[in-house]
Amino acid sequence: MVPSDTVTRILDAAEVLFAEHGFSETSLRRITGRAEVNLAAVNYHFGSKQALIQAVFCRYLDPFSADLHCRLDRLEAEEAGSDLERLLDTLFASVLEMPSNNHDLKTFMKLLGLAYSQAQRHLRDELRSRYGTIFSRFLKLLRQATPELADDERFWRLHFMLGSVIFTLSGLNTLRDIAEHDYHQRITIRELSRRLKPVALHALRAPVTDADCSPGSHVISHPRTGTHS
Amino acid sequence: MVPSDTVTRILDAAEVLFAEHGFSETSLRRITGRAEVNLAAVNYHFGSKQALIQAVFCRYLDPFSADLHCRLDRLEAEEAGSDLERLLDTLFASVLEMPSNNHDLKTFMKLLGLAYSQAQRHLRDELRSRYGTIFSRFLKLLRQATPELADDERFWRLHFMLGSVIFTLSGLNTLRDIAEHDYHQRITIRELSRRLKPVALHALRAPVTDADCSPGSHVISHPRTGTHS
Amino acid sequence: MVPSDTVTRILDAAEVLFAEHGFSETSLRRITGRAEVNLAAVNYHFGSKQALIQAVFCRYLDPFSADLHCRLDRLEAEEAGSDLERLLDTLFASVLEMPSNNHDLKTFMKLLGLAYSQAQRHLRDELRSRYGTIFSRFLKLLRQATPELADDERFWRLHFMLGSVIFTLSGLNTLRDIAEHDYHQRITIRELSRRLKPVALHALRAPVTDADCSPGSHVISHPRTGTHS
Amino acid sequence: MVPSDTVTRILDAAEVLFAEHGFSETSLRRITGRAEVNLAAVNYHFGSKQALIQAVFCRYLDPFSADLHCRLDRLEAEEAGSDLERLLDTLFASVLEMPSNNHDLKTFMKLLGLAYSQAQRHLRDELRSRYGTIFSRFLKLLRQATPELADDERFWRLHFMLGSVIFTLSGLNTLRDIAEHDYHQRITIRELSRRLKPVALHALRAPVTDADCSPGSHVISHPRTGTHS
DNA sequence: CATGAATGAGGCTTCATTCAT
DNA sequence: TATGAATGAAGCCTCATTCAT
Repeated sequence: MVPSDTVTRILDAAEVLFAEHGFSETSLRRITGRAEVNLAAVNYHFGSKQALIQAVFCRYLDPFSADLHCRLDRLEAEEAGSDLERLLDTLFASVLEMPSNNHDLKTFMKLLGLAYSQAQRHLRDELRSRYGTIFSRFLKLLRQATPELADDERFWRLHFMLGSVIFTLSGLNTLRDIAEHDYHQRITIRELSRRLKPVALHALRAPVTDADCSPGSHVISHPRTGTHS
Repeated sequence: MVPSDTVTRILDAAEVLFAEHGFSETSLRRITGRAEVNLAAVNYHFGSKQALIQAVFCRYLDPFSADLHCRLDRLEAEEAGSDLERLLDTLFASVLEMPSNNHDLKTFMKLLGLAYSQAQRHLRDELRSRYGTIFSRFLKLLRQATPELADDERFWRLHFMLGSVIFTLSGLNTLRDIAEHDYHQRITIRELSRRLKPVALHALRAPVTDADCSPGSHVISHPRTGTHS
Repeated sequence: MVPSDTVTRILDAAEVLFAEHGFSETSLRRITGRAEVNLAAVNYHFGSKQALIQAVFCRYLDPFSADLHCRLDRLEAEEAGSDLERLLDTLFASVLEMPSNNHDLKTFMKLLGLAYSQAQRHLRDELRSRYGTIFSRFLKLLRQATPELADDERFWRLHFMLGSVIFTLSGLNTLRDIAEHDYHQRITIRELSRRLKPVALHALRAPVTDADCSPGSHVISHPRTGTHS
Repeated sequence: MVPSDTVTRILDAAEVLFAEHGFSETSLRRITGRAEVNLAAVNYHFGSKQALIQAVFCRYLDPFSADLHCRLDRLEAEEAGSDLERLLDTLFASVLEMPSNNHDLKTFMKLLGLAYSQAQRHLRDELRSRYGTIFSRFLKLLRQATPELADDERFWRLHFMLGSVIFTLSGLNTLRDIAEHDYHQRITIRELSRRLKPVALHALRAPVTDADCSPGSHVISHPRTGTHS
């Protein structure tokens, strides 16, 4: 049951190389070379390259999914599931404090970005079927926390937010370089999540514009913000 | 000066196939096959696959860049450059009403998503050097429109927003399918932009949290958190 | 350690085809076709075409180098190292009686000619670094055998001689045809080496002209020359 | 009749590039690029790449052939045709003092080396048929100058000598680098020909060994040398 | 007379995968 | 269980050449 050393070495190498160069751009040769295992080992242990890709994700997401379930259990036990801010905090905490801390969060976020943008339908399908449960659970709590939003509006806003996270974190290296160059400031993922939280919070709470949004409708204020400051 | 028929056919085919399958996953053979031109034509007209990729982007972004410049000129002529909502409206309008409407916006957004997530450093470098001017101009106006934000904070928020746009639009097909299935509602890009606007507006205007906000922090008050620490 | 059958077949085919058509003019397709192995086998076993070229040379020169070392050992044991004629005899014998007599000397000489004339810098560098030792050893003995020559003079004469050998042997087919046609005489390599020896011997021992010897110079006396000066 | 500028430019570029990289390794694209003429110009003016190669040789060898004929005329007029040293001097002078001195001798010697070693049968055939006359004439004079040699022996010795010249000059850059590194001496072609002459002279005059030349037959001296020292 | 466009053939290399050992 | 050898497919690119203009 314990994954052999070979399997682990392959997964470690693949994780880094996939994140760095993309799936198609990373050959099995390179992976096995870095892992210092036989070229045929990937097909032997995983069956195919696609299966390896999925295994890389599962190794990360399985514990994450379990961890997030735990935290949501606790949140519900405290009957705080409908507090939007606590819900977001819980999510952020689970992402940031993943137990498998020998793995790089940035690396995995890059992989997640690739999974969405690259033509890896097989991967998205797998992820959806395997982690649909936890996603649905989170979405349900989010609905309780934002009862003022129509379901479809919430759906889109959640994905806006998801886009912010994945895009920013998956391109972190590039963006960090720019930021460092322009603002002389090296940012960590923790700091980034600190910056992201209020943005996500207010984005989700923004009032809905019921009609078109042609210029002139800029009377929108954001009442709830006042309570925080 | 006028691009030959062959050149146009190649660009058209490449645009669609790249968006659909990614850059590495799309072979020149397939592109030239779809374009019904000779395999060597790509190398003849563009020099390499990388140059073709860049050309696909430039064909779209050059007119866009020009159009946005025009609109920003008008905006400044009206002395409305520092109105955040008008500024966003201008950007949205430029994106949505691109003259070359024979090109699919969704397709291009997918390409943009790929450009950021895939390992195409050459492409990002090219885009940055070629469209840095218009980006800087927009950023300068955005600074006037959001004077309360520190430069670095604005930088990151802009990219949060960018992530929302690119992620949502580049995965539009998938997301639209889900939304249609769950909420029985077929969304258009126009509607999506209507939904996005208030979110972007409030995201940019969200108050800055001055200290760290890791779980347990006190800035944002949520009483029960105390029990965790 | 033992070269697989596939490796040997590739080397055999490459040796002949390279000698016959040159390096650039011989495609891997043709080599693998003649060797009746898979096209990818060359890259699998050798890594690249260049590496294959070098391997062809090494397969021949490694045993040759070892053999010549042996013979020079024996020569020095007999304290005959400084006898020019014995030294040349030793070299000739080593070249002519190479153990791997399943390989064609003529073929290899052609390859050697190509190595020098074609633009294969990588090959020359490799040969120099790999066989510099045996070359230096021979040169050292040659210095003892021709103490009357300045080092640089000896260097050039050695290469004159080398040119004679390589040029003649590498073009042997053509020249032999002409000779056969004109002088009705089919020559073997052994006979050729018999003809070459006195020429090499006297070329090396030729007196040095101390000044320039542009037309009309007087250093080398041959009666009729006097009528010119 | 006067070759157009385009033709000259192509020949100039081809001459240098062929010498530097070989025939197969030099593409028409590169030639026309360097010559700054249209890619199709080569096929337009010369018909094919092979024809261009031949044209490069003819542009050099035609005047050389004419010049050598002249010099041999004068030599015969002086009834000095059978003087070996004067014959060699004449040849050397013709080679060294070619009228078309805007062309590099070294460059051309490299080309000649390539012509012999590379698989350019078409070229060798062309050269033989076009310059066979002057070669025969020289050979006839050489026979008069070395009456003691059997025809076949002379034939081979002439080619030994030719090998020395072509090999040394065609690989001049490489050899010069070595010589410069080892003996701190930068040699010119003129100096090289000074070194070559006595070697050629004595090589041609070396006594014939009538039988085998196994070790032990080293009683051979070279009587004429004695008269020099 | 000269050229830009286009082409079919073929170049070397790399890929993921399979299989006998 | 694990691997070295081998393979068919396909990758991108460059070639010399042709042809309509």
